Amino acid sequence: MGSLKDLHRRVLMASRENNISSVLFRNAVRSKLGLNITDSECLSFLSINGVLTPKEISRYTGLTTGSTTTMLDRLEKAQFITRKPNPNDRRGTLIEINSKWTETVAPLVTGIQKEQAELIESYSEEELEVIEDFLTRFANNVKEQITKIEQDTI
Amino acid sequence: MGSLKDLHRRVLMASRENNISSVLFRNAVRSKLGLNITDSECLSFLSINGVLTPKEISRYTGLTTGSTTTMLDRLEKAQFITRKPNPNDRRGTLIEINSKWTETVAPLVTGIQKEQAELIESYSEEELEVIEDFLTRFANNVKEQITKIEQDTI
DNA sequence: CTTTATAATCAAGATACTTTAAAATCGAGC
DNA sequence: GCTCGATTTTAAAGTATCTTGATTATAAAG
Repeated sequence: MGSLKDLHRRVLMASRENNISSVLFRNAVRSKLGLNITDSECLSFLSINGVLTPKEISRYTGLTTGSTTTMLDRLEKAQFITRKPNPNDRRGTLIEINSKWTETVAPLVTGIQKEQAELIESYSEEELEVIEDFLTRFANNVKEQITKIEQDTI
Repeated sequence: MGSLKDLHRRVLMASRENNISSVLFRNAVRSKLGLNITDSECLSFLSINGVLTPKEISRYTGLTTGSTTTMLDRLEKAQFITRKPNPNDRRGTLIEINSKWTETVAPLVTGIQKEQAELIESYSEEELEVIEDFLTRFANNVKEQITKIEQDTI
């Protein structure tokens, strides 16, 4: 019951629950706004990163580059994003998120932003260092595994 | 730079990076297996929960109940899932994941499972309690906000 | 300079999704 | 125990989105 193995299991479960709840949250927002799944996934990815290349977006959304172009056409037409030339690569484009998106989701996300800020403030500096260390390492492990999967000809 | 505010920001960023990397990981797996996005999202959700109702699946995937039925038809035909009658509600169905799925993804996920186990083992019991507490509260906050968004007539 | 690889786009065809409506069952109130 | 509104699942038709494959432009490598 209260064994160390059990604690290990609970940490893993809690991490998975976090991922699940983040998916459910994005769907709840999406549903309210009446957007389709991939469009809203793209926008929430952009809202975290600000600027991305179409290539990075297609990797995140899981779309082919062709579908990504079509999707970006839709989002550009709806004025949620702007295409800018990529100064580092004249083949490429940079996708910028517009303030229209921030304004659109604001009423749906201010609540959670406040809650998260309060939760974080309730921990000591030492605890937060541990938490940040864990989260960062966890994410880095996942990223390493991604490159392995993508490179390996499994 | 090393201020408390900055630490707060880093924790939040690390949490977001975790969500992003989990999406990228599922896409990398999906890509290797040649599955479509929603089918694989459904399967990975099921692989965590084991048994779910179609309603719960439609909520997670963001699909309408109609699309969910069609998707479950595909997955049943491919023998990844089994439909069973719901003993608690004779209107309903329960969706069970089959071992075929576990066997299919095994070569792609054993690596990360090992890495994650090792990472968790590298922390002390006290640290893990803090981490689990944070992850659980974080996920619960998100879930509360989801019900608010779904209920509110925003 | 030539070759090979990468980025983004476009068009045609295939696939998956939404909408709408119907059937089956459940739960509440009488 | 029955009736009625609500919930879950399914089905069919129409629409939207995705994939494939070809094209253009640029970058990187030999």
